[in-house]
Amino acid sequence: MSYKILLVDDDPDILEIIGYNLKKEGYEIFTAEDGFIAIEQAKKHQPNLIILDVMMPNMNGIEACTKIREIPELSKTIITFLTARSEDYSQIAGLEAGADDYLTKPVKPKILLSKVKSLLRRLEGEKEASVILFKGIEIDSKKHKVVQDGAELKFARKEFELLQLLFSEIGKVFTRDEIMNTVWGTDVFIGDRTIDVHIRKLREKLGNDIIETIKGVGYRLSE
Amino acid sequence: MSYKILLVDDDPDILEIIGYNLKKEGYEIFTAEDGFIAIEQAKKHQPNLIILDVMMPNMNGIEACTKIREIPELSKTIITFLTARSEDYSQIAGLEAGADDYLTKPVKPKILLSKVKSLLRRLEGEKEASVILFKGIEIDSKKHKVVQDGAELKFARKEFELLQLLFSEIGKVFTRDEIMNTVWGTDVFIGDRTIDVHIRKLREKLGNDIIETIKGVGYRLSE
DNA sequence: TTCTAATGTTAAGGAATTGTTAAGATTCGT
DNA sequence: ACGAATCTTAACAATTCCTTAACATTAGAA
Repeated sequence: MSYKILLVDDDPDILEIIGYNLKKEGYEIFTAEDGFIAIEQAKKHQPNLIILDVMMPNMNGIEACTKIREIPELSKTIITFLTARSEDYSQIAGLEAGADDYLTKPVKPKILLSKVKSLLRRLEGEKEASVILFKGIEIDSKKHKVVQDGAELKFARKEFELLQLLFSEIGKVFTRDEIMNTVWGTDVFIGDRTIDVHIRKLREKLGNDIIETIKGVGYRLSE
Repeated sequence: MSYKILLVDDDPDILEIIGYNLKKEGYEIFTAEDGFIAIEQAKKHQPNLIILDVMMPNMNGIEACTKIREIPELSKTIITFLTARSEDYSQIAGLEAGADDYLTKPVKPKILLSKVKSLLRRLEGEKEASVILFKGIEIDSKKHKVVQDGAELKFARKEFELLQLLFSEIGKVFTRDEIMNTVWGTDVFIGDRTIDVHIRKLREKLGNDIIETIKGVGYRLSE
């Protein structure tokens, strides 16, 4: 899939120069000449990246950025500013408005491209992120984070590993042996009740209708 | 310091007109009448800006531009083309060759001046920023600078590197091993408490609600 | 239904991990 | 080379987590 980029600048020359370079790399380009149009375009096309000039008539880049950041569907959109000078104030204000980065003019094609690529790479990372969603429970292994209905739940290490295992194949029954070998390793011997206790803690936090016991076999997520 | 500008055109009249106007503004002007001379002059004087005619005998402006772009010492030089108005193709080719902007003939002095000024002004502010902002904390890796709520905080090297790592992927859990390998390198062995001590110093400066401990796993920024 | 093996529950002690502090070692700038 | 800043370590404190044991409950076979 090709990434969508929205360019916003009141100078058509800049739109053309940057746009030309980015199109050449295979990006899908949209343009806007002021903040109002930018917001419209952003809503319409949901770009992955917005390159936003700070100084513009009507609505300046910082205001536009603030507005865009309030749009939920665009929460994953990366915004980068274009600043003419190294105006420290505008840089800081821009970052506070929710921008991810900024570029300074003049924009050299190579610098622009490497920057754009690196910013978009950030998105890819998020896409690849090992996040599993099931019954309103979101598990992010990288962040070691579990969110249920918007609230974060805390899990200790073993609990988290057990949870990960169960979520690794939703609905599959994991035997006690499998659980032991995966969570504790083959060289550790623990009593039978230890697994139960951990299962219990998971149920305590997630609710009782998530993990199902298959007596004599093991545990699974109930679909 | 006055800026150096190299004018390249095969028409001596144009060199004189443009040159006169720019000198009047205090710029230091060099001229060349074809691409070969232009490259020589560029190497010799390292101008800040080159205004390059596209249509020239011997070596045209696009070729010259490409050659100039290959010279490392001139990587910060801004190049702008001079094109007759209708040559769309040359504009595109020029951009591909690495030009930053273009002017169209006939060149009106006032337009020329404002363009030149704006191009050079941009040069002043040229720098690349890689800034991360999170919870009111702004990290500028290039400047080795951290600002929290407007106030600058000082971090020693290891502290800063550790902070950078944590901020490089907000929310991700970094294990002790990852931290060791990134901050200390794979061939250095440090005790377990060393990392704790550094984490402690970060917390001391940033507050306790920024860095979270995931016991048995590692540390992360708490979102 | 009754019985039994499997699982659920609870709290507590111990183990493992991390936090804290200060002192000694090292590095850095002048 | 000297003093100051920084880094590392060790000893100890604090905290969290894991495991276990004892007992309760349940599911399913006979």
